[in-house]
Amino acid sequence: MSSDPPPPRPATLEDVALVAGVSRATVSRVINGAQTVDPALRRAVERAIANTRYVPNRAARSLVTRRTGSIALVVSEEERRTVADPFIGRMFTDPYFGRVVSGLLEVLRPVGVQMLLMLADDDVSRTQLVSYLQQGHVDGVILISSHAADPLPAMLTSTRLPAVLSGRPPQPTRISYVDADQQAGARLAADHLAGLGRRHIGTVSGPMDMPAGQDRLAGFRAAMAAHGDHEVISVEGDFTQAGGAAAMKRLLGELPDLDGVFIASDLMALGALPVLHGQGRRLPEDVAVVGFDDSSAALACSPPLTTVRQPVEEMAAEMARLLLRAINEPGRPAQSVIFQPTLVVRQSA
Amino acid sequence: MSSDPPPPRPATLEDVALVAGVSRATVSRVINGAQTVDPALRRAVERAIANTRYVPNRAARSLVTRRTGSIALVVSEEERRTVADPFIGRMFTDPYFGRVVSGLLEVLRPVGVQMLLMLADDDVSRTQLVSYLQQGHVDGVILISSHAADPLPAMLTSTRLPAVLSGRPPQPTRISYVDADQQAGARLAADHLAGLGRRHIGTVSGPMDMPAGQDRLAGFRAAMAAHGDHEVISVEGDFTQAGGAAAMKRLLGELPDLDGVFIASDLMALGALPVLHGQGRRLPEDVAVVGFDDSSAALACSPPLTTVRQPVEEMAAEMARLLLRAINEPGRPAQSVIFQPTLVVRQSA
DNA sequence: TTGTATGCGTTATCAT
DNA sequence: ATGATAACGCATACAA
Repeated sequence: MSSDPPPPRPATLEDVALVAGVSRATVSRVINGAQTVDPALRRAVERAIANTRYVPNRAARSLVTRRTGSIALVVSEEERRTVADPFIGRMFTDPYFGRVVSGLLEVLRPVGVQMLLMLADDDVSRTQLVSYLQQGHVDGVILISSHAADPLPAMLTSTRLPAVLSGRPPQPTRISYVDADQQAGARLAADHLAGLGRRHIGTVSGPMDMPAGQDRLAGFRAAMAAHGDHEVISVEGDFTQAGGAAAMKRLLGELPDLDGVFIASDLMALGALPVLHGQGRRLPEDVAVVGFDDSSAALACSPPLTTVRQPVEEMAAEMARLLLRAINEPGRPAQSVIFQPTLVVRQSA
Repeated sequence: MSSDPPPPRPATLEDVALVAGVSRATVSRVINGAQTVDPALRRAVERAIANTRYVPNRAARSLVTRRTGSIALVVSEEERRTVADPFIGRMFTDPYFGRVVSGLLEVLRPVGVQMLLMLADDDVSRTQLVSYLQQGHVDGVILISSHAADPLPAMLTSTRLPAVLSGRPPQPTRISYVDADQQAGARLAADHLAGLGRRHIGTVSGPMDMPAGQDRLAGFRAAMAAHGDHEVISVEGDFTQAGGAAAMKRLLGELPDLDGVFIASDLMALGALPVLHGQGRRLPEDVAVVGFDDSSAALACSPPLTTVRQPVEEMAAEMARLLLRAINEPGRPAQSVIFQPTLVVRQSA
């Protein structure tokens, strides 16, 4: 019993059928788990499949089923290429992105659904993308959008493709989305700072044209108001590390006796903390700092950052589940789920 | 001249042919850029394509050409899921990963090649992966391996699939790879520290079972030796932030009067610097620190990290080019390219 | 230069 | 329960 050399050509359904002594159709039934197959034959077919190392040809299957067994993870962002930094995909280097991928794969992998990574960063690429998606090359779309006024969610709607958005879209759409309760998260930060007895409080907000930016600021303001007459000065940041540093400088200018600050993203905090240190402020003694996200950036801060945790991986996993469900039940209405953030207390506040 | 409503079914070659008044074959020729088409007919076909919003069906095309127009980016790493951190893909949150994706897409996107993101983190997933790849669902593979003794490169060889590795593989294979000259990079760091007049020098190395770990240490040692009788103590790290912190503690124990240190990755430096600060050492006055990578972590350090730059995006772009070439010229022998690192001087040394 | 005809590997319909 | 057979949309060898 010697193992024969592998065939140069992958085994087909036909080959398996020949070996098993049945028809193509029966082999196909076994592979697709049809219940109407004689147990004896089923075993024979399974043996033949193993012996021939058969694996279905996805292209052929996809041609007839009009399903691909794959979804697209599309990252949408404004083009910001410069001569100094000619490479694309600012989002790809954001810790957030890795957590999303991780959570997505966690549910996609067990069911054998592949993930295409696609980027849309200008009008041309957006148009191409939509046309590509429209032709059914993927069964569904997960969209991570890094900027407001992104036309992509709306464009996606016309596609009739199952889709799930990361974060509440700026304009309401019929597309499902997954988000954390941003306002509740900001309230956690406010309560913590107030509980610490801080009175001169500032905040570095996110971009005011993004829902996450708006909601975190609104939630923080409302909670602070509920705690009484704290003065709250806010300065707008852009969710980047450099932007965080710049915003903190401005904030210190406007509120020199600052003793507590809420920074609406850990990445911005990573940029802001050195500014505080540069002014000789000790953390948390002189100023207590609370971030948002609980990304790896929070641990990169010194001291380690107290922050509002978004369960990004769990959220991404839920996005994948929603998408799979939408794909398998075409009639299903859009459905969104909101996660509750938690406060992770470390040493900065 | 009113635009008619889009058909519920995507246009096929047949539809376009009908509109243009030619045969399927001619439309196919136009789409595939054949030179043997009458200019007038070509224009007619192009108009018809635009009017019908035709886009080729990839599954059908792939079925006959046996090409998919997509490649796989496979991330190979040891499984390290814990209860506390149940999610997969440590690599995905490494800044390195985002830079690779960015560089890859830079060359893949213009030629319309899609990228599948795949993960291999245990024996089962590796076997499944190879069997998947073997069936020609992708035209080629880019492999990023995060650990030594990875059986995947060898497994890939048997696949006969075009493949390109990121970094020199532990065991020599016939597969192309792209790498930076690690030893030369480490020499840059050594020369800089020596030039600064530092004499009590330590280094936090990478894992000694990874080529990058070995080469950086060897290169650093050799260059230091060339500079005379500096004592060089080395401590092994694991290329993670936490590992960098732990290693730095050990290093300080072994070499309390340390005044210069080479940390073999920026991420480790990000963990190590707070340890130094915690001991009251000023950077760069008391101790000069040089990192490796020039990743975003280098800028997250305070002070900003002087580091050896690997042009990761350019390297990834080159990987994509090599892979595309291997796909289009089947006979082509494996080819590797080595990039030269440069020193980026900031404030830590 | 253009059209006709065939086959790629699978699922689905329809007999049996 | 099983087996023929017809699509699925495309590229291509061959004929014209």
